[in-house]
Amino acid sequence: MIKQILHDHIIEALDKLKYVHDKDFTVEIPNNTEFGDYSTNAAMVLSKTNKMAPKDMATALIKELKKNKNFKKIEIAGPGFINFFLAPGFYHQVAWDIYEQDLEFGKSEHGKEEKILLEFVSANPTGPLNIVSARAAAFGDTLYRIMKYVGYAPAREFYINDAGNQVDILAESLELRLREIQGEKIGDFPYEAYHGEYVKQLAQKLNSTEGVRIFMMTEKDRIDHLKEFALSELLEMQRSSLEKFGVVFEGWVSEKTLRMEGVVEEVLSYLTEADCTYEKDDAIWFCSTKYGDDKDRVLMKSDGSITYFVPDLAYHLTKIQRGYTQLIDIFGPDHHGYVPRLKAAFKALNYDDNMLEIIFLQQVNLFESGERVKMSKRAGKIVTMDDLVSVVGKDAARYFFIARKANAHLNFDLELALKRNNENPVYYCQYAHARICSILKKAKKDKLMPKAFKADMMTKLTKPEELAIIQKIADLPEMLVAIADYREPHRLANYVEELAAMLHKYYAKYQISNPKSKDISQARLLLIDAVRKIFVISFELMGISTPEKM
RNA sequence: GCGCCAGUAGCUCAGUAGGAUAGAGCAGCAGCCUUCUAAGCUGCGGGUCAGGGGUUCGAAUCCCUUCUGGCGUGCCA
Repeated sequence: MIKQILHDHIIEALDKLKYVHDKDFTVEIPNNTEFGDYSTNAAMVLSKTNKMAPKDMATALIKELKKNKNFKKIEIAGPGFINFFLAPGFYHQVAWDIYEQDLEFGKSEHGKEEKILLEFVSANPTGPLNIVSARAAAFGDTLYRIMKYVGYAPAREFYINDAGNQVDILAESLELRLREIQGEKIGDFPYEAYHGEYVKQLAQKLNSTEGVRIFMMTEKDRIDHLKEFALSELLEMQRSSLEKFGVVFEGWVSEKTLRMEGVVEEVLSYLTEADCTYEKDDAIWFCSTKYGDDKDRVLMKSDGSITYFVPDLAYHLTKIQRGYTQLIDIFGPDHHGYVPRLKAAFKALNYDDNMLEIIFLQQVNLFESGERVKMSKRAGKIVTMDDLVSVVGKDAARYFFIARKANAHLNFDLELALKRNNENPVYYCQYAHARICSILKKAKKDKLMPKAFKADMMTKLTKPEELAIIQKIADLPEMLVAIADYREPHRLANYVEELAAMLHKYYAKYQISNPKSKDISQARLLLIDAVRKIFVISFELMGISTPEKM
């Protein structure tokens, strides 16, 4: 919030001096405290258009800005930076503001209720969710929460691929396991089939309820029945895993349903009308190369069935029809070859392909005792999302997934996630919050807590650490906006870690609650209570709990 | 071959969208609990930001190029 206030002050001064400000300048917290509490590059950025030397412009700006009593000192430095040193009174006022805004602090209308659709996880309903899905879930959900907090109107959706080839294979795998249970010799289990234990368990369940009746159906009915059974079981499994992880979707969109609604034919006809389909080798192709793709793509295979692309495109078009103006897809690392054809289709159908935004999450490697845990979905050797959550807990899992930026590989150290000391950032941060709660509780017992905090109690906060903490918490609103706009939730995890470090250090250096000096204690209690609120807000945005005692 | 992503301290990673002397945690070493939670804190060492060019007041950040690693390059999804 301070950055915004300073930015406003600078704009005011620029207007008063009749300087043009056509370019964006920044207000930053310099990494070296000698350069002030905040600094701006305004004079350097705007000097050219105003035909002035940066230093002259800075000097004039400073003269104007000095009229404001929020500043203790303003300096010109280097090639034209303006460095601000803030008056303690200004910090106190800001801190009081934050305190009063309570758990609403940082909320804004920045997003102007823009409808944004976040599609993530969208795993095949052919097995339990794996850890890449878990990463996607943590990332997408956190982004959703933050976007909503800063005024966007986002929605979370899960696209169910319940109509393709993979589902056929799933049904076949299930049938084989069922025959096996009923005593048939099935020989080698096919390579392509799903080898996971869960298929056997599904077969057991089906066998116990329906047994041999399955094989009295016609083949078509049997396959359909097996598909339906497996899909509903596995979808429920996935839904429940996600819920346990704190992730709830506004929408679950079924490919099968879309197909039944005829959208596939619609899309084919749109593309044909737009004159970008042709027939070759008994298949129907989309000439995506006209719109930037590497090669043309098949829409309808020579056997008359449709490729994955067509209903998926149809699904994306329904998002637009439902009024979303920005479509964010969060994909796994193995899908980037898919994007050009989607974008090409948008262009071919005269939609702005910038509406479609793809975020790629890189792969997750699990490490145990320094060894990489190898996984193979086909062979059924996977560590599932449920496994992970039950071992390390929801909090640690979500934190570890959020704390890395999307397009970097993530090494997940299982032992580290389980550690209960300062090596483990989750505990480090949660402990900072618990520590505050504990101090507040103790203060109440010692009768040091005032009935109600008042703004003028702040004036006792004079230590540099105290002002630095205020500076840090005041930064939350701008940071959340940046996180939403740049789609980078990992920055919230970093922020919380930094704030936790400041709190722990402050605690170690100063006695916060001290019966010998009531005034200072109250000021400090007020400050840490404000910090506590920041932790509550931040953790809630990450979907991580805030224990009051640890 | 082509495309996408990555390469920052011994390890895991940040680096506020071009800013000032590149930061944290871990690991290593040395310290701190009759006092609000030691799940914490303090100090010390550690760098050719993969290499090389360029753009400008200024580059880890932008452009070109080389190298290394991951992934993709199906009428799979």
